[in-house]
Amino acid sequence: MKLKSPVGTRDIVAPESWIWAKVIAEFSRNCGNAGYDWLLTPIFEDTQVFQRAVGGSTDIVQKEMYDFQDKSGRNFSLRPEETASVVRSFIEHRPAVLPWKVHYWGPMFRYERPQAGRYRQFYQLGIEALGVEDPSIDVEVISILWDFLVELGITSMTLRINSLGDALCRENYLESLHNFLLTKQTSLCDAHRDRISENPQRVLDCKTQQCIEATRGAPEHYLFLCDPCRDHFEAVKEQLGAMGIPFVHDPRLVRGLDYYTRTTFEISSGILEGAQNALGGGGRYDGLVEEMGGPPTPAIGFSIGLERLVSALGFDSASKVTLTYSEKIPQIFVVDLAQRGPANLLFRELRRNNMRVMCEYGRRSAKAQFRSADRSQASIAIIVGQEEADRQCVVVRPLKHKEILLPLIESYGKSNEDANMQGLKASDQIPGFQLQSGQAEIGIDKVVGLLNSVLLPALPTSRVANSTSVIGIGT
RNA sequence: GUGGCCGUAGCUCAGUAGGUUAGAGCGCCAGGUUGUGGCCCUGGAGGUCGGGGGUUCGAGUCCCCUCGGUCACCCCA
Repeated sequence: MKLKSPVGTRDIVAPESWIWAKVIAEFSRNCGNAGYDWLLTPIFEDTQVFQRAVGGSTDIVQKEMYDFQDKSGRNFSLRPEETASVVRSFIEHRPAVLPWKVHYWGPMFRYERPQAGRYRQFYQLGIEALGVEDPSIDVEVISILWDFLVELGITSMTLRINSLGDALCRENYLESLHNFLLTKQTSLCDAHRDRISENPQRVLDCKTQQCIEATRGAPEHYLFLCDPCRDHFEAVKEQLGAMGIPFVHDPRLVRGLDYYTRTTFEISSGILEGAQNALGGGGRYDGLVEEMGGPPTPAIGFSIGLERLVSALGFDSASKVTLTYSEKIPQIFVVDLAQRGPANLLFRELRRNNMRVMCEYGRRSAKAQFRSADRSQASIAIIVGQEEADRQCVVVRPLKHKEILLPLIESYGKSNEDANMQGLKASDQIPGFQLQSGQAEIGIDKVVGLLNSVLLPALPTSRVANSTSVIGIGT
């Protein structure tokens, strides 16, 4: 039997993996700037954590959790989302200073049939802010999400927001909605006809023509909001507007987790192909901390689907801030025509000096090594030949930019420090140096100096990716 | 959990109405040419035709089952 990754999982391989690394680093930097510390929680938790937080009536808990027993017989689950873990962590640590603001990224697990934009192991980036009721935190959280996506260059975005009210006014609304749906029951689609008691709001989210028709006159949630909830929602909308963040109030935005209260929001992008086009979403969960055994604590957060985000970046050739995976492309390729020893030392010396180096292994022909060098897109080849090695020299040869002039060994060796201090560039005339193009032989101890002072600065800092799935030149 | 489409070399695919040792392009490896690499030329390696069963003298090609991929429903990131 062939071994394969499990259904709904996949390997993230280069160059895409480099894009992931960039996105995650950028996200972390953004969050750190806004005071959201990085939090790591276990990838599995006591099953209770999710049952209590996410809610027993949700699909996630009912049929999508990866549950297992460890050898002691305790019941655990792979996390289907992160908020529950963050709240558990908050209660466990009881931070003395509020708000407690954290960000995270990592894999989540849901047992669903995979499709475009949906996996069984998928990755989320997210933030949570606990301990603030003021609407300004809602706006902060939403704006961090919005700005991050804008910064990456995602376009065609729609931000939808809604308010679900608090425990009390929500109940009033649900009762009214439920009564309304009972009168329309026969007109609903098959899937919802018998389910209106479980979670009436879901019917509003249904995309079938039947349900859309039938719910046309449904009671508006907004009209049932109590005064504090309405004031809160109004404040959020006003502040978002003042910040120039475009949004639409979507009364039908119902998110799938039980814990949401008041503000909920979701950002989708028309760039994403397929049915799963939500890039990220979130909302308030003011009652959750208390429900899980902690002190009454208002809270809000969001999560972003990483594979959908990366996918959107790939589709969007108009990305403003583009990414590069030049991390993968070596600057230097060491061609070893000698006996490995000098090449090993040179390779180590270069990587220790923060240069990206590659080489071939085994005694391969010069032709094969140069072919590899070419394929690697390295800019410079450093050739370690036996004769040169005996004289403590190597040959430096630009592969891509042959117009770059190289100092000859004698003149370069004479005033290495001068060259460094002058910050020589290829285009500069370098008084006192004899130059040649093509290639040059220099002392092995001067390679790093030559690369730093002349060659690397003269080269482009990054390259255009040659893959159609990923884009861009670094900024 | 339900449904549609698909499953031949590393990748993209051809494979005639079922018939001798299953092909191409790209990639890979070696050699030639070359400014020690990129172009070109020559040669080479590489496939249990997803797996199992059945029909047949004979199946990659037909039938059944199964596994996997993909898209959609449900739901969500």
